[in-house]
Amino acid sequence: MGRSPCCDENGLKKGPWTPEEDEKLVQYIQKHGHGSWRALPKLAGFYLQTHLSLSLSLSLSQGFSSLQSFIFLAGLNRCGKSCRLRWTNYLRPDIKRGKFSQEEEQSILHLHSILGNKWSAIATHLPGRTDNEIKNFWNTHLKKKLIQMGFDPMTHQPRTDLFSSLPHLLALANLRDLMVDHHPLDEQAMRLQADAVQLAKLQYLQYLLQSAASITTNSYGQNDLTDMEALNLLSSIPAFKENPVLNSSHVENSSSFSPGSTTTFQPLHHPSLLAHLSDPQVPFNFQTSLNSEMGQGCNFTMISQGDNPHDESSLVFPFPTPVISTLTDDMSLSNPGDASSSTSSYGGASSFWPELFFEDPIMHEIS
DNA sequence: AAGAGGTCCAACCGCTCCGCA
DNA sequence: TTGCGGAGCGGTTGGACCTCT
Repeated sequence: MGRSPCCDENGLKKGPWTPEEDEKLVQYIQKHGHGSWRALPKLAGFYLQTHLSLSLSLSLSQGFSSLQSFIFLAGLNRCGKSCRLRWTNYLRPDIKRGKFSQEEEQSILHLHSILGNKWSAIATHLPGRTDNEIKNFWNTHLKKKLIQMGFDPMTHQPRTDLFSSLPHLLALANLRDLMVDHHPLDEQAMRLQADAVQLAKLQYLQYLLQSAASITTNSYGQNDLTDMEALNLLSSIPAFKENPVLNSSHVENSSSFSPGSTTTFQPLHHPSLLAHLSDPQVPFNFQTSLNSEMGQGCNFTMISQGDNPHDESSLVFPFPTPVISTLTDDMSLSNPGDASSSTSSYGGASSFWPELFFEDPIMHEIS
C-alpha cells in the first residue's frame, strides 16, 4: 500500500511484554480508555510521568509536540499496534482464560462452518475469547480433529479422498471374516467393524448421490451415475433391510430425489447432539431412510442405548450423511474394548460426526 | 538425565478496510 | 476523486514448554 509499517521507527521495542509495560498500558487505559492506539504509547509513558510531577490535563493543553522527546524517553516504547494487540489479546479484563469448554468448541466448529476463517466474527459469539485465541485453538486442535475425522477443515464436508480407501475398508471387513476362523475377535470388536463397514457404505452412498447431483447428463440424457447404484448400495446395508422405509415410489419417483441440489441450509454441528454423542459410553443405533417427502435428504434416526429410553433423535440430512471418522490400518488390531480411550479409533459415538442441516439464526444475523 | 522433536501461544507482519481531508 | 493514516484482520513465526526416547 506504499505506507510504511507502524513499527519501523528505530528504537521501538518488540517481543514479549514485561510486567512493567503491562502496568503502564493498563493504568493508562483504565484511566483514559482506548481509542487512538497510535498515540497511546506516548501518552501511556507520559501518564506515568505525571504521577511523578506533572498534571496530565495541564500538559495535554500544552500540546504533544513539545513533549515528544520526553515521552519517548520515559514512555511505553512500543508502537500503537503492539499496544492494541497486547490489550485486546491479553490485558483486557474480560478475557476468559483456560481451556475451551465443550460448548465453546462446538460453537467454534459451528461458526467456522458458516463464517470460515473470520476469527474476529467468530470471537464476537464467544464472550471473553479473543480472535487470536480462537485462531490458535483452531489451528492446534480443531483443524487436526476434523482432518482426523475425515472432514475437510475448510469446507466441513467429508473429504472425498476418503473414498479412495473404501476398497481397503471393505477388504478389512473380509479380513474380519477370515480372522474369525483363526483369531476370534470378541463380539464387540466384530460388531464395531460391521458398523464401520456399514458406515463406509453410507458414506460411499453419499458420495454417489453428491456426484450424481453434480455430474452433467450424458448424450443419452442420463446421469453417468444412476440412483440405482446408490439404492443397490443402500439395500446392502442391514439397517435398510430392517427398516424398509424405502419403497418403490422412491425409486420410481427419482426426480423428487434430488440429492445435493440447491439447498439453503447450512451445516450445523448441533451442540446438544454432539454433546450427547461425545459420550463414548453411550452406544447408539441408527436407522436410515431416503426422504422423498422433503424433496431431498436422508432421514437419520439415532437411538441411544443409554439410560434414557426416550433419548432418540430423528434427524434429516439433506446430504451429506454422517461419515466415518477414522478407520486406521490397525483398527482391527486395536483394543476393541477400549473405545473411550482414543478418538482415533472407531469405538463409539465420538467418532460419529453428523452434520445437521437446518436454518441457522446466525446465518440470518450475518446476512 | 539429556537431547530431539512436537506442541502451544503470544506477538509480529503485511495487508485491507474505512473515515477523513 | 484521491491519497493518507488509523484500526483491525488473518497468516505466520519464534521461543518457551512439554513429551518421548
